[in-house]
Amino acid sequence: MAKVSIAKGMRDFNASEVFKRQYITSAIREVFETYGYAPLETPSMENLSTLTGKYGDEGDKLIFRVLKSGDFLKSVPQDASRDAGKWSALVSDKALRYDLTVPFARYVSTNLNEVKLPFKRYQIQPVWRADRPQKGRFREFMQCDADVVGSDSLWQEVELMLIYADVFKALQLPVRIRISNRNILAGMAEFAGVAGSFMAFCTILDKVDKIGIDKVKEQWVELGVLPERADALANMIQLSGEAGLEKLASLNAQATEDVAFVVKHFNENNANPDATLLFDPSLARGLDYYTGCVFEVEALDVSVGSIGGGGRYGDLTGIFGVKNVPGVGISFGLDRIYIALEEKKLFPNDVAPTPYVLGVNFGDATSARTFQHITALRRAGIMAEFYPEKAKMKKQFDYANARNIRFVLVIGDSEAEKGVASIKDMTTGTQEEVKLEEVVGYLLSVA
RNA sequence: GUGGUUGUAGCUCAGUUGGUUAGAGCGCUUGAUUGUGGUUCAAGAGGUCGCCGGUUCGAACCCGGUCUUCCACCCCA
Repeated sequence: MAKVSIAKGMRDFNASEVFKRQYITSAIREVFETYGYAPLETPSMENLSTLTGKYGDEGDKLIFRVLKSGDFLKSVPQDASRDAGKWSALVSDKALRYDLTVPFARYVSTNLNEVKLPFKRYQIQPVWRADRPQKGRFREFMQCDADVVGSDSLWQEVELMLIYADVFKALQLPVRIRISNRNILAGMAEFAGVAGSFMAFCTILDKVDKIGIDKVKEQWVELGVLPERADALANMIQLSGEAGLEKLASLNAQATEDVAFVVKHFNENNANPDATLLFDPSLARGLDYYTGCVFEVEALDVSVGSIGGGGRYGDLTGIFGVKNVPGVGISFGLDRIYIALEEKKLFPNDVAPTPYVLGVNFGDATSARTFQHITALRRAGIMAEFYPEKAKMKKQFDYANARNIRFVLVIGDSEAEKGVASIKDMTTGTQEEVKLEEVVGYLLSVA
């Protein structure tokens, strides 16, 4: 056993895994581009100060900080206390990106003169979190984001929901999208008498699926929710759909109308019967910066957690000194979609391209001639490979079989004398003799 | 960050209350078939039992530490 190992929570991807991942990202990229989003790439590292304070206290702890180079302890006093949080800013000034939204906000803030608003960008890059790994949770994982800034229009929300539906239609993965609005939750917190502890109120609410409504009520009361209103709140969060929106309109009429608008126009345009968009007031979402609609996507019948999420942030660039640039965005979690497709066996068989023809190598006398035919096949767009060593026929056929290569091209002395090539179809076991000058045409015709 | 779990051949896993040369299936190599794969048969290669230390006459097995995996919290994609 080797002494080296891979870093915790990090992964290698072999050929088959890469092809499957590309299958997913291609589907996402294609839909993003069809909807008019343009690509953006940002660096792996940002200034630490760009990232801290954007994801809440918990989020800050999960940011991978990068040590300063050189004598990074220089600025820490000899008798410093061992409080890492206190000194980390002195030894670290940059960090790996934690998501794609904040780097995007940084980009918009620093390039405001160059971007034309509304600005629609997509970004498919890895992000890093110093989390403890589990199934579907990695320290390095790929996010696929589409965001638009500079528009308050709810049509953007409608469009993003349709992107979800279209992507999961392409991948044939049945999903449920849940939608809510932060202001509905704010209304609930106000009704509960804990408007001052809004975030904590949401965090508790978010756990309803896991711990049940009774525990949620208990924790709410501990937080300071008026006990006589806990039951009413419990009833509220169990409402859903159109009827739920009507009943909750008193909390925040604008917010419920907004959600209704998005659902209505989504349904008018949606072409994927296996993607449903449903209002669910129990949807909270953890991130601090959402201000309007929030969404979350789950794959049906797969226990992998959410495979996507997003929401509207009224003023993300505000923290970078650029006011009044509202935005809304969604994210796809590539790694979790991968797990879902794998579990449901939804990857097509042909995601990994395999060579179509293998040229048998008989040694110097005939290999040059066979190689020329392989070259001709490649120029004609046929994936072909030449067995590099002079090896036994058995071994070469075995290789073709193991690699799922369909045709084996044999040009030995007996073929050469007749001016033909033997072409064997490995799927049927049949073999035909084809004139040398017709090899390319023959293989094109059966492709 | 808290609590637990896992690690034995390339892969999936056995391995008795600690006992001498650590096993199976699949895969791999070679041959039966010196110009033909998938089936069959035969033979063969391959392991410091995650790593470090301790207990013991003796450790894959017991104890401690460490790394990794997975799980529950926390949080999230």
